[in-house]
Amino acid sequence: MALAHAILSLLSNDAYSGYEIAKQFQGSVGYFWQASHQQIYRELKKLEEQKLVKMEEISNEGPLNKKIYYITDLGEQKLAEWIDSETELGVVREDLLVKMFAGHLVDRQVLINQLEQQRRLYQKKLLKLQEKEKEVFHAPQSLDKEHFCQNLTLQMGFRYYQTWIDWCDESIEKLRRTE
Amino acid sequence: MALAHAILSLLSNDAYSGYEIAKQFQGSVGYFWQASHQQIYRELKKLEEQKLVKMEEISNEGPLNKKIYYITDLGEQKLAEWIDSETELGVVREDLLVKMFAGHLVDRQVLINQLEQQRRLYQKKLLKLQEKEKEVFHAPQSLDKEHFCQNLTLQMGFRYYQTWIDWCDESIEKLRRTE
DNA sequence: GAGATCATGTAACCAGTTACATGATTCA
DNA sequence: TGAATCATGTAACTGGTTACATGATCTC
Repeated sequence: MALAHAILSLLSNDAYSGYEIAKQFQGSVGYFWQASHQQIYRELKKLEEQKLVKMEEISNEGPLNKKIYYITDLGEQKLAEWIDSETELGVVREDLLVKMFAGHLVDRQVLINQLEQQRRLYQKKLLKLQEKEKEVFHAPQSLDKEHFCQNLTLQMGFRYYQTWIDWCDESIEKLRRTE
Repeated sequence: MALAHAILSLLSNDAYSGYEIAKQFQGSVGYFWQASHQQIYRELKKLEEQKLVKMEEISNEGPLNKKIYYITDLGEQKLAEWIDSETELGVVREDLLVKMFAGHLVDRQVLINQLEQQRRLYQKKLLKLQEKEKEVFHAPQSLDKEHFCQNLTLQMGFRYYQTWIDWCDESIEKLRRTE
């Protein structure tokens, strides 16, 4: 159910193929939603049956025949209704924090290594998001309502990654100080 | 697999019943792991079969017969090995950001209402976590290695909730300014 | 006495992951 | 020519959610 809304949200901004949707969930919008291509192809089929999206097959433009999905009026309507409904808090499952919670079982250095590694990953994600921002938001259409809303979510992405980086730095320092 | 480690991490700090584990996942440690009691009872059975935890039934202390679970040496060993293994980035699925991403479909006021509601929820969570901190960390044992590690995760909890609150405030203000 | 909380579970279903499969195109 | 990327899918399995079930104790 929730994946359906996430796909419709992407399609409310632009038409995409399943493959492109999958790439976005693994990439730029990955800080608020993730899904594999298998999940997406399965869900797109359902959405088409419910007439919330419509599909158009293109054989000449890309390397292989590509199926482009568009949101329908019904899809937009259902999505708008959902936006105005009560929102559940996001589910979080963070292996790194589980590890820290049981950190007394291992050497401090093991924890420091984990934190440094994770910090590097988040730093990389942050840089990618900053590139994305330049790419999308230094275009002249930056004042569109669509871009305004997308920009709100991007800002949360920056904050999210930066929070992790800051916490990693603080924790590494604390662990070093107690050595 | 990951739930197993999350349960073992809790049990590495203290012995708990399934019910108590469930309450922690819905409450204080909920900012890094969530799980329902149905999942937990199911997983505890598996962990017992694998000899990673052992169970002790208590009939007199509580209101009903209670099954307390303890981590075994084997459990601690497996957990320590896992802590030193490569860590996956956490999976995030945030309905609120999905909604904002498609925010151009609705009135600004709908978005503001959503942000205000969510802000309230995170504020409540933050307050609960601050109570938890007082309760646990103003005790004299605060310098234990266990409490040191638990405190690291708590700090991330504060940062996490505060990040959401700040972002909600910023976004509400931006939406009001463009009205 | 009613409703909340404590306490443990089963069953069915749905969402998400892993493994497997295919084939074209692009680039070094 | 071999590896990476584009592009779409099926099948089996595992993890997570929802619905249902039971019964004691505690608090107003």
